[in-house]
Amino acid sequence: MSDYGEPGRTPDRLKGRPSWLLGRAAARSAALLREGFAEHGGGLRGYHYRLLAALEQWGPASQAELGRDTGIDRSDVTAALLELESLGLVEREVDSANRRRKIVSMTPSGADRLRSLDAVLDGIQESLLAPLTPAQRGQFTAILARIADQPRE
Amino acid sequence: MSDYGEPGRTPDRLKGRPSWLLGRAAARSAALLREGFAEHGGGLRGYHYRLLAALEQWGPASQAELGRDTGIDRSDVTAALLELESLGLVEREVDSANRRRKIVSMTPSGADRLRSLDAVLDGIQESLLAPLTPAQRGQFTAILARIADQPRE
DNA sequence: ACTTCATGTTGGCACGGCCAACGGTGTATG
DNA sequence: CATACACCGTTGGCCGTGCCAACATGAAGT
Repeated sequence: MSDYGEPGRTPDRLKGRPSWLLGRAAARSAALLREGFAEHGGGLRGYHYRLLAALEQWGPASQAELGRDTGIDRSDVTAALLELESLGLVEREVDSANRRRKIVSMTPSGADRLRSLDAVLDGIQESLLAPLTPAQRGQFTAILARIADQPRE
Repeated sequence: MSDYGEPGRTPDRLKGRPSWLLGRAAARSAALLREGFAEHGGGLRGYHYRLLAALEQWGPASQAELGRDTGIDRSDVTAALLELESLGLVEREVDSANRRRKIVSMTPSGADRLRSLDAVLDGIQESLLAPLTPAQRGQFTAILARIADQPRE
């Protein structure tokens, strides 16, 4: 989807299916995040935000812990942390009491950046939920949570 | 997200945000689709289903039309159609009255396949909406539609 | 001691979403 | 008519997210 101008119609087979709508809505959300982070996020991505959020909330943690809390694969955690580290937003040191671990902690500069990303995120929620009444927003979030938290059967 | 066992907790910053929940829910949906299509879909992907759906509904069309109707980029349409063609699910021929176009039509075999993919898709909706009451399903779909159809400001 | 497991890292793949550029073709304008 | 413009299919590339396999290291359990 891009390039050519008008969106065109949508096949009925897709139009009514929740999975299709879900995908489209998520695509919109992802696009907003991409644009927002590109403009006001210093080139960071969703992965970075997730990691900083976990660090802010629970303090220093090992990479494996971070992965579990953010739903990011260990390998991807490594890559994203390297980037955060090179930006001075995060520091890593081997756990002296468990030398296979690396304890990651957020720098003050990282905390600042997190707060500015928060603002971007909040703006995205607004754009996303714009067409909804406050009551609908509540319903929507609640229902979404039930679907998202479903056990992976 | 994989490998390591337990999911772990989720930062509050993410937990409540619609954009986060939307992404997670969509990820679940995508995973179900991937698994379902891998098992009962003959190795086809979402793109293929979208294209077949458009062809079934409106009959033969040019690739650009298909792209507009399915929300797939021209280049990706080309690739997906090549695959569908090599599977005998679709045929292409240059429009004699407009030689820059290629008119794509679905073969009977393609129609059969579409119907079998429909079944997979229906199963996915069920898994996805399982935790919801019928009333909630309606609300959810309606709200989702409003969000998904929002104009790209 | 030996096995088993967790950790971080590397390197790879899939999928959806995009964009740029090109050659070929049609249409509209000068 | 010639020229510019817009469209079409194709190629080739990039990104972000979600995964998986394999490996070396270190720790824990037997």
